[in-house]
Amino acid sequence: MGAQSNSHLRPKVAVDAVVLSFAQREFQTYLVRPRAAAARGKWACPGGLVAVGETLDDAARRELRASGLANEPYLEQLFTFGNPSRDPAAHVISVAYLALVAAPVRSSSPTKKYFEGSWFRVSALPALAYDHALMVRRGIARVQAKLGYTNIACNLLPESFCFSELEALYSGVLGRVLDRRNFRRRIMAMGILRPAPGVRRGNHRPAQLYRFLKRDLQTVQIL
Amino acid sequence: MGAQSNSHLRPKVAVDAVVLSFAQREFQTYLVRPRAAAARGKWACPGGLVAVGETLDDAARRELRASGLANEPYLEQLFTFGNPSRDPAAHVISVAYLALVAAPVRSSSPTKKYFEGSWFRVSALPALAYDHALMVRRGIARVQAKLGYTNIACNLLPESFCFSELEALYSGVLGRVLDRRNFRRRIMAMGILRPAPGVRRGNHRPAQLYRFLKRDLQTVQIL
DNA sequence: CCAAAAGTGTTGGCTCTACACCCATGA
DNA sequence: TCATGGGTGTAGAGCCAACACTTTTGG
Repeated sequence: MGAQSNSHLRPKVAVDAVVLSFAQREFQTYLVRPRAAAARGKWACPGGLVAVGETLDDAARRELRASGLANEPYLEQLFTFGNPSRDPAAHVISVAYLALVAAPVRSSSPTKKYFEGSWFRVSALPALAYDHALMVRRGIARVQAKLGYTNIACNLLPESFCFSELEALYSGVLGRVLDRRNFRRRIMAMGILRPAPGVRRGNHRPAQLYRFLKRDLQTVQIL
Repeated sequence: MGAQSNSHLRPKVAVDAVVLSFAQREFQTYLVRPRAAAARGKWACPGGLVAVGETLDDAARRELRASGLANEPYLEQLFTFGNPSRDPAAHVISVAYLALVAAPVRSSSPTKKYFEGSWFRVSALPALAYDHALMVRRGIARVQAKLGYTNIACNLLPESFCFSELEALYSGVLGRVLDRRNFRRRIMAMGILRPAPGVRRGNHRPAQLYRFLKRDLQTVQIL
């Protein structure tokens, strides 16, 4: 058939997701160990080929479900990697997604597609297949930038959180300590948080919980 | 791996370029009228299918050359559009590029691929094929945002320009008048311009020319 | 009672905005 | 000489960064 005879001359399209969370003062990323030969022995971002008739977002969500990740993440398109040599086996163009989850947990089972999935500190990544190290770096850069001018932080925190948790996120990402009073005043002045019922307890004075007023992405000058 | 064996079931990949310039206090975009049946009778952003072995950037540059555009533009990836219904004829995933040129001029000849190419004010666009109206809007939004925190303006201006031209760009994009003295002081304080030889003449006092110190993209807080 | 984190105000410096007049040229 | 845009300084307001002590709980 004609379509098939020249279709090998066209690049294929995949989606890959850079899955990030923030814990222990650092970004964590979720990686999988594919059974496919091309990436054997290395770790990779969850991903796979796009099917005809499917949107890119749907493909990304489908692949994330198949990767053993627990909860529905926040998703946004990151960048499309099209270097023909990024996969030595074939020309595969990959639409990378950024996926943010509130806490680095993983669902129970490995799948048919992967040997296993696991979280890694981004400062200590294993060997990554393809150009996935590049992808992860770009994903982190995107989040760092967006923390400064959007409410994207709400996708990296549990639904309610205390002020020190929010501050730890910003302080960790910026790599410098923030003045607690100035930070609180600034965030409060923007009116993007509202107090939530309950307190966070510990060996110390209980902390008021808060949640984001709106959880959909909006631009607000934070830093 | 069903998708892999039935290769005719895979989406195709194209690149499209949102070509923007700034003139007469407004963005202008370069559009073409394709000979291809799918877009017959409408205008479109220049673009076409990606070949195996070619990078996305190369594909975009190749398509721009084929579109009758005069000079080498600044290029950056914009967004990848993958909605399966964006092209009723087939599932074509399009990697959109943003292309900026200093002045809206077009090369002489129409090509085999297009009937013609022409510049339009973005406030008065003709009917656009596919989802290209969306693309153009997103391209403009990107430039507007980046004008505020990068030196991207250097790709929308001639190599040397006088202060009022820079100011007209910002003022036009922001949709409000800027205080000339404050604007000049602010830009000068950033040290991203240097005086260029020569002056801009007119029915008035001659204006000192300037050029950007560095023309590669760098982030600087401008607004 | 001790440790550990939560919560809270003020001030000085700096930055930003608002604002008006003279200058150099071409016609 | 007139019209047109080019070029320049200052002062008041508002914002931001720096700074330390008291509170509440668990152990």
